[in-house]
Amino acid sequence: MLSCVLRGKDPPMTVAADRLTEKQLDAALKALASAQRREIVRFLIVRSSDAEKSCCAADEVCACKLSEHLGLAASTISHHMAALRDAGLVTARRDGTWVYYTVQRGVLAAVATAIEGL
Amino acid sequence: MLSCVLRGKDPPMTVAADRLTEKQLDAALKALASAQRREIVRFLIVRSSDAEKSCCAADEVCACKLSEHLGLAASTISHHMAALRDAGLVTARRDGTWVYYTVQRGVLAAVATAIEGL
DNA sequence: CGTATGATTCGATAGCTATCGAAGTATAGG
DNA sequence: CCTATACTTCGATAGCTATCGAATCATACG
Repeated sequence: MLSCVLRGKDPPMTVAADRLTEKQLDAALKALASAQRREIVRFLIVRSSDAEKSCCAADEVCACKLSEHLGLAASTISHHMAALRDAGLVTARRDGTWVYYTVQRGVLAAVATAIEGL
Repeated sequence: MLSCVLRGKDPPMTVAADRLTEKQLDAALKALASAQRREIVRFLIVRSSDAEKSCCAADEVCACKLSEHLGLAASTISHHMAALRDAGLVTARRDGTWVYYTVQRGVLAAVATAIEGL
């Protein structure tokens, strides 16, 4: 069975990627209304383009790298990632002791569309 | 001279409408990360399309209508409008004792673009 | 099994946000 | 000038958020 990382207590919003509910939009905007979390999203996007192999799979970044990059405690990163995950903006995959995150660009695009179509 | 409504203490972000600074994006996303304020923006957009004449000019809505629509105290509405105004998402115009608000669609579009281009 | 490592959860604290009612300000009009 | 109206600012309070360190959990590997 998949680790606890992958199930939120508020079930981790399976987003249809083209049309967001008000609840999903609210979660996503709250998640993005934080400079730290936007920096996380940017970092994930840049690193996934780099396909850096040293620590992570091709299109993924592990939590430890985020902690290092932002200079925040691991527990704080975990908190931010839960917010992004619950909003459907990232997905998490566990491989051994590491957890790799991937940005869901479709959801990001859906948020943009929702704002433009307010 | 224009009334105090029109000058924030954080100068009310004159937004270039095509490219947002990080500070502007932060203010805009914080402003939109509230269901009440999104409802305000939607109401302003709908009403401006309606060109309702009873209280407001063609493309504007006065604060009293917002207070009535959302069922919030006038002071709370004022607080929310300050957040939207400081983010550049709406502009305010005083006419007598009334203050009329107008959504800045270009800024809304710029926020959408910024999210998509994170 | 014991230990090491990476991530999450817990408990605490400081700071921010939403909300209200009351007081203050701006404007119109008797 | 006095009053009424619409809005803003102030002061207070309750609730939420970010952050940390400590404790716990999950996994890998001697």
